[in-house]
Amino acid sequence: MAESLMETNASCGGPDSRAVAARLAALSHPARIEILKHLSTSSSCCCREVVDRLDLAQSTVSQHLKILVEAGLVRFEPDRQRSRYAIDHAALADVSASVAALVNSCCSGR
Amino acid sequence: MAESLMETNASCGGPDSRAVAARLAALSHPARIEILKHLSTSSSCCCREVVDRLDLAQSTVSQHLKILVEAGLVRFEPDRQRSRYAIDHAALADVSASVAALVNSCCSGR
DNA sequence: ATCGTTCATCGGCGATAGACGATGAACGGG
DNA sequence: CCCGTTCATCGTCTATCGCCGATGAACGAT
Repeated sequence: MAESLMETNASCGGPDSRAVAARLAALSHPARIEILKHLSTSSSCCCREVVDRLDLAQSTVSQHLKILVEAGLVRFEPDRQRSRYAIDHAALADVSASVAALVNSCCSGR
Repeated sequence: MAESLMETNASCGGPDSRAVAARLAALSHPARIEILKHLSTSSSCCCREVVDRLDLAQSTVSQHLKILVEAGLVRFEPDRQRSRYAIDHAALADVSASVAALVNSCCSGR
């Protein structure tokens, strides 16, 4: 499943590299990692709860949450005036697997 | 070894989140992922070889390599007029482990 | 000594990230 | 009905990213 990446991709970052990079970009911010950790502790989590924990403005936290949702790492469900955010464990596991695969290919390739 | 992260870090991203984020940031660019893949195929790799593969300017590739070196993912060794770059497999494995640990903590914490 | 090659660094430029305050919508409670 | 709470979005600002061309240093070869 990994032998189709050097046909049209020799120039500048194949689709695979691009996809992995995009998901890692969502993870590569301390606040977002902290948000994920906090989401993991409580099953239900609204925006304000995160705001209260990290000392960032509400608008900033909302943006970080949006980035995580758009990356597919966090699921969003409106609940009355609240906004419920929850970790997408499958997606997160998938990211972990992607990184592991990248590292593995770097070791096996040598 | 992981119970010391919520003492002074409740505000904005503990040292751990910061460190993980920094290393992931180095990985979160298609060109750099592609560089890592290329480094894995040949044991010795100079800057020009990478330039020749990705179609980016030499200065751009040099900057990406510098970022990878500063992140500790790639080792640098000057060799005459060349510059030898090689993957630091241990560091890369460590990043993979960090991501796995983060994902794991997000699942176990729930 | 001169030329070609390889490379890091500098300066500049456009685009994006990250943070904030302000605003308005949606909703519940008084 | 009015107020407080929660939240997403907008506009703005600054800092950084990513890219490039140009430059000069280091080195090998002629």
